[in-house]
Amino acid sequence: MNALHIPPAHLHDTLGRLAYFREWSAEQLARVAGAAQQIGLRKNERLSEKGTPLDAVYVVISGQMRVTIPLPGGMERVIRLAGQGDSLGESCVITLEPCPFDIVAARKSYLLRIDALVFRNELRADLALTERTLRMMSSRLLETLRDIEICAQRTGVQKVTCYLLRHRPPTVEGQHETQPYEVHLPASKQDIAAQLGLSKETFSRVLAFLACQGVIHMKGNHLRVLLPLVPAALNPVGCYRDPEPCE
Amino acid sequence: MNALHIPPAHLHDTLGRLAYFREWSAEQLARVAGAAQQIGLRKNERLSEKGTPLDAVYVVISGQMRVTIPLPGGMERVIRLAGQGDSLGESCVITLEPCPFDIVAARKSYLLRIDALVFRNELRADLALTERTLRMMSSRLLETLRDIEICAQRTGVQKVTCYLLRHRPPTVEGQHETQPYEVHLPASKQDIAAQLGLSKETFSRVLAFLACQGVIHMKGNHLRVLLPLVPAALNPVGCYRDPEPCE
DNA sequence: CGTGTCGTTGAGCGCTTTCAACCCTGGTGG
DNA sequence: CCACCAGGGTTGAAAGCGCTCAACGACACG
Repeated sequence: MNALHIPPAHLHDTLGRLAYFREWSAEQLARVAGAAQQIGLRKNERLSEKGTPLDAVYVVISGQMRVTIPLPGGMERVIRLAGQGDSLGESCVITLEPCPFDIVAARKSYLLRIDALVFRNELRADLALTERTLRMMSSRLLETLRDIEICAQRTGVQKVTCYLLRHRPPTVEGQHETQPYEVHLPASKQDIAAQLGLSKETFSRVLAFLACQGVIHMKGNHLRVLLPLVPAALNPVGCYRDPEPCE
Repeated sequence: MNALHIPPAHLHDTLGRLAYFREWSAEQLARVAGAAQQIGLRKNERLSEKGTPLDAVYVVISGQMRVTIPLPGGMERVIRLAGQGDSLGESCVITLEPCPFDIVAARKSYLLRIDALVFRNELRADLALTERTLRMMSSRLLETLRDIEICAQRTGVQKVTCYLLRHRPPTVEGQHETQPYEVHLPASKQDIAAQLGLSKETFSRVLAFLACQGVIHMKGNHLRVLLPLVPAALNPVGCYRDPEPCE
């Protein structure tokens, strides 16, 4: 867990291109770039463990981080998948509470580590930055609530359709909701399943069932939603256990 | 849904006693007290519906509000129970997104309604207030993640023990974790069950099972945890279906 | 070409849900 | 004072659904 891979001279530019640092002033960016560390993680390498306090905020430069809650039996529930430009750990740094989740690299990743003190100093000095962070935390909270909506669904088919519905592109004016659309799964099916609160087997079966029904078309991690998804209509009582041999 | 019940002269004092307004200055309090409305809700009366934007922040003066996500089949999942001094709706007001949940009175309740514009003005004018709100949203996010931890547990027994563990008072120095403690259920068992993602029947059965095992003692909504809860050890394979006749 | 990971498919078990009836309490009105 | 009713909570029986374990297939990588 280390290795600088961006020369300090380029770091400032690299940060400037990350979504997280939009709206940051040049001086703020320079201060952070100077004080921050780069961290490299191999796949499945752990950044933080549940129960320990977090003394830094992290921003994903490349790769993907998996935020999970450990469950009895070595299982885990994915609560967030953070990709390029996403940040991690503000909530713990701000409240000073120990973090209630694990953070693990979902694949080889590079992160920027911003020390908690540096982060808090920047916030204290700049109302606009505090406001921006407040908006970010609010929208992360809403995002989390929408995730709960998915997990709260009773059956696997409902969870998956709910998930697919959330990935529908915003409907343009005058365009019907019956429009097909593409969804690119942002992580391994295993991780997505763990995010929906399903075993990878069940997730696989549900996708197969939906494909079999002609509702979606699947090719690897890329799938296409063909019909309007109506969660209620799809589950007319135990049907996907023995799908027709898939016409 | 209306009725003033506190005379304007006393309103300022009433607000000052609510946890939400700690750290607010006298002037801020006066401005809000002047601009805010009081709202009375009967039990099960709805304040807001999923999908509609929220144009105000609400603070619970008395009673209890239930924040829920509607599920297919008329069911709902409780994501928060807000009591006296708790606030509702900041996240939507701050992000301008439509709220992803319903808000319904769990019992007869009185709320303070702070218009979104007024709220945002106070925030914009005061860095300290923005910081405080940021801390509040961060800690609500962490709280929500801890709720997810509960719901992510596999079995009902695990969910309930996880829930009870979260209500253990902070362990004092030098005090063992084996100490019994009291838990007062903050809402109807029905609502708690819906928060844990269980049917009220299963919740009832799990509590009966734990009582039967001598792990807890239950009297109405007041219960006492007698033994240290070890989620792993409690569920040694299907045992609570046919509890011994309850020695 | 071996190896490991990811994903799929199959079979059986166990838990939760659902529907039902019942108990108990508190509130209401005669 | 009591009958009545509504709501919350408990208990019982049946069934559905996801999980687990296992084996297999596909694919990338060394």
